[in-house]
Amino acid sequence: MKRSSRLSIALHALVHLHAQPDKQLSSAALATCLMTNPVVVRRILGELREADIVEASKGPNGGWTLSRPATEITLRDVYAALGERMLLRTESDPGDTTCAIVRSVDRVMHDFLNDAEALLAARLQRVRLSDLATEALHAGFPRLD
Amino acid sequence: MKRSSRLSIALHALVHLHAQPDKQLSSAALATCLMTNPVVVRRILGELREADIVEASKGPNGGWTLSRPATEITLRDVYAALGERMLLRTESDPGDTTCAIVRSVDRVMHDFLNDAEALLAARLQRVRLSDLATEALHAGFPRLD
DNA sequence: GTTTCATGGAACTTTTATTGTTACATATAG
DNA sequence: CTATATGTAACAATAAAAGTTCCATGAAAC
Repeated sequence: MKRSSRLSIALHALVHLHAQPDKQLSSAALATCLMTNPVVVRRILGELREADIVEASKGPNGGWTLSRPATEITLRDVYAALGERMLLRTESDPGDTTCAIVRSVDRVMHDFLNDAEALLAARLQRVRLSDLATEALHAGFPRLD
Repeated sequence: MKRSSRLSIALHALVHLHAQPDKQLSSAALATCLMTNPVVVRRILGELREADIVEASKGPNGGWTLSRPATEITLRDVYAALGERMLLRTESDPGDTTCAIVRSVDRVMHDFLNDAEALLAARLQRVRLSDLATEALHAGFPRLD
């Protein structure tokens, strides 16, 4: 494993798509840039497609494009589309029924995490893909051919 | 793996210690209740010991006790003592220098996560071990012999 | 229509992190 | 001295995530 995560791969790919709105970037091209495998790219972007964030077209010169303007894509959208949790869950063994404390600890932690999750989602919603792209472009990024 | 986590094991153990302040509970006794291994208990409580949350004594009738009142132990203390992250990190391969976008994405995410981490810590600080124990005891928990 | 190049998706392997286990040294009460 | 506890290191097992291979399918170019 390269210590990447699906979210960072997704965001990286989306910035590339936004930077080259006229092109359809193939999974293979993206994979080269993201230093990963084309199938991994397809898996991740496939989930974003179901959330109407990207579109794919087959055949020669086919590939991926954004299906909405980058100003209308928030990090929360991407996060939700991936079905990921940013918070580590701390649940116990479901088969652990010996001790009632377990359930209490789990419940308190569960409530806390739900709260926290909502908090994070609200913050993620404030960041748009276009913001991220501006950041990236400002730092001077190398165009893809 | 049983899908437990160090934090939930730690909290579970601490509630037990709080519930029986007169006893020194051994790693083996706790392990039975937590459905895990004595060495795992020692590893986790060992980290809490370094943060002055628990104390251990050796020899017959030795074991673990809280080193402070449960009202003075917050979940943040426990969380910090374990050196855990509640947030999933989304960093990329450190060797990935091909594309400058990676660094930008990483930086934005890193800033965001630091913010979020502080937010969570503040919330964790508001929950005391005694609160958790009250919850657990209210649900009716089985005493250990 | 056929060729080419792309996605779609299943099945499998590899890698990484975490947890569990064994073994043994050390300390302490009785 | 002995029994019982922690402390720690080294190793094994397990589960999650990512990477890989393979082939079916669809769409564009010729």
